[in-house]
Amino acid sequence: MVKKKGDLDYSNIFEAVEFPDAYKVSYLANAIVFPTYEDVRKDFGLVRAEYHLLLCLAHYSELTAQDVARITRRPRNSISRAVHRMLDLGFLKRVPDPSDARQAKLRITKEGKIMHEKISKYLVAREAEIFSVLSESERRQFRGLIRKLANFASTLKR
Amino acid sequence: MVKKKGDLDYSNIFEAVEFPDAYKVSYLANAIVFPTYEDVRKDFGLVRAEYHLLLCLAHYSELTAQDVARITRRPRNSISRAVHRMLDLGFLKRVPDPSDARQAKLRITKEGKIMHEKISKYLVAREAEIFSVLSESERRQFRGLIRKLANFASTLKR
DNA sequence: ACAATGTTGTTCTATATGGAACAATAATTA
DNA sequence: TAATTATTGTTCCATATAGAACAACATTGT
Repeated sequence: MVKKKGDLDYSNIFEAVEFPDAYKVSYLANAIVFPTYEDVRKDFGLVRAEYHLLLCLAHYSELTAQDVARITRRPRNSISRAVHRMLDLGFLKRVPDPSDARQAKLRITKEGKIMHEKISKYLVAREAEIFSVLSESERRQFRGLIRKLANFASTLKR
Repeated sequence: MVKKKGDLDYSNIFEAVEFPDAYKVSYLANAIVFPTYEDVRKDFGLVRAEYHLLLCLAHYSELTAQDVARITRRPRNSISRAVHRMLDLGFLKRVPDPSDARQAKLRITKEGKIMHEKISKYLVAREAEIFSVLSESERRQFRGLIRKLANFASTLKR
């Protein structure tokens, strides 16, 4: 297709917008993060909260649903729904907590681990792709800065 | 509330996860970007696509719905829906393009501009809050890096 | 000990959202 | 010129998701 006279440089807005840094974080989220959740859904059949359960329980041996909600900052009801599906799928198991009858401890199963590794591998590749535009030293810089931001975000009220 | 023995450091996962940089971008999106859209919806009554229309048309004097979809990477149908509501609300006006009967040119109205300024002010404050954890020089660094990433993301197929 | 408050996990409901298919129009190719 | 292909905006539909309310249980303060 030929470039028409009216064609726009769609990335001008990156600099024109009144909050350029936050806008670009938002843009990255829209352009990369969300489509990635979508890919995971299509390719592995898990929605966001379900994948989050897998992710959390692959790294913490035992968590309650509430723990996962806090770690990922998702609403409890989303996690609750996801727990049931993941139990059905055999990716999690759940045992009531004798010391607190309200809650139950979740653990990942063998099958869950396998699924997590598959998804993880995909996401690692995707990360590499995205960050390939940065040099090694830029990437180190970015890592330090985003760490600060994420740690700060984790302290915010919800 | 007393810290129980079982309490977890919920930010451990930031470093444990296999794709720490991408994970933190995703976390920021979940912790900040998405709640911000939610705030805009609650406080100003506009959903994401509606706000995006305002944002784009505050910075480009004339765009088609398709342009906005591309700039923001949102699906066309979401933008289409949003256009109708924004027309009803009087924030946009639309004139058919005589040179291409398929499309119509959108413009922001006076009222739209006013609304955009209100939302903008809120978002600028929010940006300042979030990035207050970075020093001036860190913020400059971050700006350069996120710019690279966003520009790269804008070249990706959709 | 008891009342008040907080927490966990759940269901119900409303809504934002994206994919698919479509009609109208334009662009491209034979 | 005719036929094929692409693009725009739209409607329809399915689904992910968040909020609110709730019951069961736990914790706190008096």
